[in-house]
Order: sequence, then structure tokens, then C-alpha cells
Amino acid sequence: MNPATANIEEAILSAILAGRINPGTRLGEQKLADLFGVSRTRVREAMMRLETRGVVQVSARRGWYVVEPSAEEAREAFQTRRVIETGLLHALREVPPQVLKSLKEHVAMERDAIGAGDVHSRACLLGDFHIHLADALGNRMLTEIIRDLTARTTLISMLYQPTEKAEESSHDHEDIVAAMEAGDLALAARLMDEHIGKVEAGLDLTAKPDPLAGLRALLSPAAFAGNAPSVPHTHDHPQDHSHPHSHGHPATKED
Amino acid sequence: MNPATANIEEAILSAILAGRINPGTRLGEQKLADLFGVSRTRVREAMMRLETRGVVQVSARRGWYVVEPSAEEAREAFQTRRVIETGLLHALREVPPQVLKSLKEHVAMERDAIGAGDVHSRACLLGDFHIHLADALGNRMLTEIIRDLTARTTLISMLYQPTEKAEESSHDHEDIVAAMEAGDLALAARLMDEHIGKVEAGLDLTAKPDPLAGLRALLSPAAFAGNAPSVPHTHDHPQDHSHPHSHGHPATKED
DNA sequence: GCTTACAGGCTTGTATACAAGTTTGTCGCC
DNA sequence: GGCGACAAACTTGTATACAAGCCTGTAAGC
Repeated sequence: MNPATANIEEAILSAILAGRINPGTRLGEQKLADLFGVSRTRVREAMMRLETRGVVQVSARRGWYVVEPSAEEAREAFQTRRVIETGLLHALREVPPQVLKSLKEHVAMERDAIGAGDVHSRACLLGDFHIHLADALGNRMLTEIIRDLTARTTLISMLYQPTEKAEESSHDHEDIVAAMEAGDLALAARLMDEHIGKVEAGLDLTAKPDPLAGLRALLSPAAFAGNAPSVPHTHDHPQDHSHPHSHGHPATKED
Repeated sequence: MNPATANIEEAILSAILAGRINPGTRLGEQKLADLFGVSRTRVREAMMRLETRGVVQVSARRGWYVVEPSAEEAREAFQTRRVIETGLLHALREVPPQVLKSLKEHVAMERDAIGAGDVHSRACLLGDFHIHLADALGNRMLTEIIRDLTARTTLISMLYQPTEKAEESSHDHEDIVAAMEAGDLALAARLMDEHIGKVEAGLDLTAKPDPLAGLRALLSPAAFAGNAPSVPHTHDHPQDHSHPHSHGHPATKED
């Protein structure tokens, strides 16, 4: 592959993993071309590659956008991660000491970042843990898959995560590594399953499907089918689903 | 995505899955463009997408080639499949009757194709089983991943599989479905693990890394380590390592 | 005869020009 | 003042032209 193209691809992907690009961000071809000092052709290449990897999308003649996974896609992504990562731990017969050491160091770094309140690297490290774990098998294919998947879940967290429970996540990671060290990989797999479940449960999948949600809620909090409002207001309105007839009722501006 | 591009991509991928395109096949841009009635631009798009999916590769200014996975990559691919597919079965709490029915029908089709000696559709169906299984979870992401993976293992089988044990594979599938029907998903996962292991064990990973292998063995059965020269150019001596001074000297010609 | 050098053809790599569509800003009309 | 139509700017979509490299066939030199 062309190195320049690979660079662009990698730069954008790692920026997403690091939480430095928000979901929904527009990525103009010309802008990126100028930024990287290449022609649009290359940028398009990189974008199309990223599209097949599921991290950007093109909107015809409007531009490339970082994906904003729907609630459904979010569920799929977490389920996929659960399948793969527990499967990985089950497949692992023994953990090489070197890997164990590396993972322990990683968890230590997580704790440090949390202690220091370094929000930026914190999120990055929490996602990176899973990628490091995939390295344990030494399987590049699997690592790549998990990397792409982690990018998506990172974006999902940005969209749907009301409160970040970094300490808890890091603690989970610690427990998983401990189980691995004890050689109890079945336990590690179970813990991983629970961990991913917890992260998923911590999401508010009823909220923020689009940037207009908050605005829309402000204007008419009543009954817009499908997408729920999501400003800091309380939203968990058990909401009788979708009144097709009564659209646009700006009446109740409750709480 | 552009529909035309998607078509090309899909056409090539499914042709690979069906075993109708051999590993190492050259896919010329212009030729494909003519075939599909589009311009090279579109073909390049499709090719680059397929490259990120791991089924084709580009050789600079020579053309696009269907990948010929190395022994190492073959091992990785099977390991990845094992991780994902057993993980999938473990994650499956219960099997919807509809899915079970569909899988049973699929296995029946496998048996029919084997009985009829239809080599062509046989291989296709055997790979398709796993894709169908992924559908069981109703997770498109996972299905896509397994599809790409299956494409690779199909190519691997074409390269390294000395004898195809279609009956055995189909039998394994049958047992897996039976375990699923009995609700014993842990057993199904174990059977799947063994099944993939058997298929992998049935490969001859020491052979056929390239089409010249046979030829090379014929000419010098002794010990060629690296790549063979396509022209009769004198090269590295495997015995005494590389004489840096004697370059371009056609002295020893017994190789 | 064997090797090497070279030229021609063929294929991909890359940039650019233009086409087509979207968004936004502005003006005129009611 | 509000609404709608129009126009201009901007963005991607697509094709094409040309550059650059690889492979092969041929001929000259040792």
C-alpha cells in the first residue's frame, strides 16, 4: 500500500482511538489534502479504506463524516467485542510472562492517568488495554479486528456515555489480568464478559442519536418518534412510542 | 457507497467464496473495467476496499492479485476463526427455532451436494455454513467479519489442502447443529473448536507457498531457502552464506 | 552459446479538469 | 416582516491524460 495513504489512515484512526476526533466530525477531502500535503486522490483512498473499516462514512457530495453509530449498531459492536474477546481468552491456553508483564504495566499506567486526572490519555489507555490483550495471542488479524472495533466503541462512548466510570473499568482490567496471572482463563473470560456488559449497561442508548436531538427536545420535547432528546434534562420518559398523528407539540416543557 | 463499486466488490468476493477464483489470480484493472462496463477508477476503488478486507493485494505497477496466504497467515486465519466462532456459540444463550431450521436445511444441502458429487457447490456450501451460523446472532458486523475470514480460509484450502474431506466436514456441521438443537451450546462450541482444528490439521502448510514450488523442487531438490529467481541469475548460495564479493559471477551453475 | 543491454509494450500511480449536486447567502415579492 | 426563488460558492464524483515502473522480447558483445 502507498505509505502516504497508510499514514493518513493511521493518523485518523489513532486520533479516533485517542478520542481526539468526535463522532460526526466532517472530514473534507481538500482540507485533509492540504493538511497532509498530498492530493485529494490519496485522501479519498484513505477515506474509502476507513469506510470499509467502519469508522467513516460518506454523504454524497457533502463530505466524509466520522460515523455516529446508532443504538442498534452500538449493541452490535459491544456484542461483537464480547464474542471475540471472551473467545480470545478461552482460546488462550497459557499466558506468556512477557505479555502478563506488559498488561500489568498497562493497568498501572491506567491507574496513574486516572489518579492524575488526565482525562485525555485515560480514555485512550482504557481502550488500548483491549488491543494490547489481543496482542497476547500474537495474531495480527485479530488485533486489527479488535482495533477497528475499539475505534467504534470509543465513538459510541463519546455519544452515549453519560458518566465515565474510568476507575471501575480500570479495576475490571486489573481483575482480568489477575485472573490471567492465576492461570484461570475461564474466569478471565467471564470477567471480561461482565466488564463489557457493564460498559454497555453504562450507556444511555436512548439518547443523542444526532446533534439536533438536544435542540429538538428544547423545541418540542413531546413525541418525536424514534430519537429521544438528550440535554442534561431528565429524559427517561417511558414515552408511549411514537404518536404518528400528534407531531410537533411544543406544549409540555416539563422539568 | 457507490452501487457499481459495491457490485464489483461483491462479485469478486463471492466468486472467491465460491471457489471460482484461484489464489494468485491476477485481476487487471482495465480488464475488470471492461468486464463490468465501468472506468478504471471504480475498479480501483473496489480493489482498494477488497485489499483492506484482506482478499486481494496490489503489486506495484504489476497488478492486483488474489492473496496467497502464507503458512503463518493461514495459522492466524484459523486461530481467528476458532476464537470468533467458539465465542459466538458461547455467547448464544438460546437458538431461535427459525435459525435452527435454516441451519438444518443448509446441512441437508451440503449432504445433497456431496452425494451428487457436485464439487463446485460443495466447497461453497461448506464455507457458507459458518456464515449462516454467524447470522444466528443477527449481528451484521460479526457476519461481515466471518465472511471475510471465510474468504481467506477458502483460499487457504485451495492452496494447502491436499485432500478435501467434505463428508467429514459436513458431518461435523451436523453434529454442531445437533448440539445446538439440544441446547448444549458449550458442546457446540467444543465441537466447533475441534472441527476447525481438524480442517486446519488437514492442511499441508509446508507446501505450495507459490506456484513455482513444484518447479523449483524439480530443478534443485536440495535446499532453496528464500525466493527463487525467475531468471537464471546467480544468487544466494544456501550452503555457504552469500559471497558478497563474487557478485555476477556465473561460476557455479549447478543450481 | 551465453550473458547483458536496451527498447517496446503494457500496467498501475497520480494529478487534474470538469461534471454534478448540496449548501448558503441574497434579493425580490407578497 | 416573512417567505420563496435564485444564484454563487463549495464539495464530492468521475473520467481522462500522462508519468513511472515492470516485464518481455530482441539484438549485440564476449
